[in-house]
Amino acid sequence: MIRLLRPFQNKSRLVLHRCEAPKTTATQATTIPVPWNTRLRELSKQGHYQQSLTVYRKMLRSGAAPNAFTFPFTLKSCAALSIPIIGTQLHSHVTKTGCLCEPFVLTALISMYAKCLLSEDAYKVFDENPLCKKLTVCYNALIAGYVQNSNLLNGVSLFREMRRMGVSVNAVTMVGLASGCTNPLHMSLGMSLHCLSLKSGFGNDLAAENCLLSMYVKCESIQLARKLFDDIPGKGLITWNAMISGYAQNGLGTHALDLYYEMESSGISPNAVTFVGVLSSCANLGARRIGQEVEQKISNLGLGFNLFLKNALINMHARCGNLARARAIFDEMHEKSLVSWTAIIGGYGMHGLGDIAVELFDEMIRTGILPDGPVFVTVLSACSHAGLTNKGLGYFAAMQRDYGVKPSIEHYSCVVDLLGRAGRLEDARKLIDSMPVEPDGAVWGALLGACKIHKNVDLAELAFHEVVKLEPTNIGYYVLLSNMYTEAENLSGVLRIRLMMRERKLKKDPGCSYIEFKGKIHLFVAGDRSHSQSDEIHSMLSKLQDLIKELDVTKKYNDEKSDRELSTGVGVHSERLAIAFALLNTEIGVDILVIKNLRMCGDCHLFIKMVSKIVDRQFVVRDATRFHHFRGGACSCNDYW
DNA sequence: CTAGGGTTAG
Repeated sequence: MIRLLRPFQNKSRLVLHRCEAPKTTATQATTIPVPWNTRLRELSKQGHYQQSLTVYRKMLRSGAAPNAFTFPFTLKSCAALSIPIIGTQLHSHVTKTGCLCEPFVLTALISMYAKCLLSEDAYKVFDENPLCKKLTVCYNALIAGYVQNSNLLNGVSLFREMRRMGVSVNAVTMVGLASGCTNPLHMSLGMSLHCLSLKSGFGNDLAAENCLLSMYVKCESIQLARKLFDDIPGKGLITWNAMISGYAQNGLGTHALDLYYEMESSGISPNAVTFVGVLSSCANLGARRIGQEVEQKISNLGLGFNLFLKNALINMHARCGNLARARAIFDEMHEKSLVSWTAIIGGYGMHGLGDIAVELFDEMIRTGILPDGPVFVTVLSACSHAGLTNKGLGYFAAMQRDYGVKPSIEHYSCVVDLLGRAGRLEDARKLIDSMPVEPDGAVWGALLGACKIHKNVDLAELAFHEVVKLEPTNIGYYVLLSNMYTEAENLSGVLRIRLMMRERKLKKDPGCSYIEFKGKIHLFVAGDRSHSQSDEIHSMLSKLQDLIKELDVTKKYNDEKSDRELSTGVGVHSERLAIAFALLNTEIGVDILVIKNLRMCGDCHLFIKMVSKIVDRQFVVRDATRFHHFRGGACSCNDYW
């Protein structure tokens, strides 16, 4: 035994950091490892990985010999901390102690290499130990390893091999593969795994069910996810969380909130993960009060320290118009991640406060945080909204040169937007021509949007031609060009677009507006009469209409058109219905109104401005791109008038 | 060996 432990004890001193002076004597060198293993298991369970490695060092120094019950825990720590250097050392300790014939040690080794992104080494362990090829757990570890290193193909071929060799497949095998189905292209594989799991009776395994549920979510097949969710008899916390965040990630905020309330009434207590999904939905919906209630609840439950939750709260407050609260949370954080910075920078960008967004970005760099792709998207968009064209171009040039972040298609579309809004349409077009990647719909769409602002019909036609090739069913582009033709009084153009839309069977995706009241989202589409207070809303609107006529001395507001819409009830703008609803129901204060799929038009802007003056009330409106503030008597936003 | 989480333009 003594002979066994000496050789690697010395080696370990070289790499396993600093060692305290050994307290043990030679006679203690034969100490049995049991108490050490118990301690290591405890630490591993509690997630104290760093400590468990320290204990392992102490164990070696004390002279206790590690055995097959030691290595799974230490290897797991290396995997969790991603320290391949110590992992490799442990591998040699395993070999020297003759533990390579233990299934648990082999799986831990394979998994350690995989989690350290060394799938080659993981495969070597598997390949060099004939025992592995007989064991389900080893196949599982290697399959999961490949999948985690985004090599789904290798995972699948190993899966085929194990079936060919007659190695039995279990629920863990299935989970390993299903967790790699991360986009719609993987859907058919995911569904055949679902079939396999039904046939093999893994249906009773909650982890397998949850994994399949999140597979459907990631494949953007939210209906199938819901169907599976409904069919799971013993839903656990993770099941609920997977479904709630599934709705949140797919932009179905109302569904997420409904399910959250259902979860609460069914007696399951939410945890931090639940609230992350709920807050993300509140952010997308602009559901300010629900968000505030959730924030209160988080602090009551003592979850306020969670970094994920703080970032979600920053995002929620910023997107619900409460930038001050978002900033306060951000400033109070003692540990800020790149995501925290991205959320707050995006918040300022959205509110048109590009100067502050840029200041924050520079401060982030000074703090020593390395920027990534998403934060550049955010800061470029902030520059674009605030008209900081040159600042934005500076960042675009610096991102690869100074930070090694390769511009992706999203960055190009931001810069096209940046140049386009500044009126530099030719530069934007040249940038598209010089892009190293094929432009996508968003890039041409950004150019098209810029053409609309600067009324350049010729270039718009070119951009439209390109964008429609790439996204033939995206209705927004047809509407955009059609509106440009209307503005330019080009009737034949309008008819041509309408014909195209009819031929392609595209129905107008109705924009909608909604407002949160008493914890519920009240949604309106144009001409909507389905709301229970519809009559009151319409009489409120005609009262407002009359008042506006008196106030609007310059006759900028098209009251004829609005009168016609009001009298027929056809086509009354959704935001007007929402505003009238707000006046009927909510107490005096700031209301946040969200407009989806639409950008606020001039008429709409003027209407809300007038109403906010008439009733001397603040409104915060968030449309497809940004915030608009209406502060009662004085309107701060002069974008249109 | 296995299941759920924050940020990303138009």
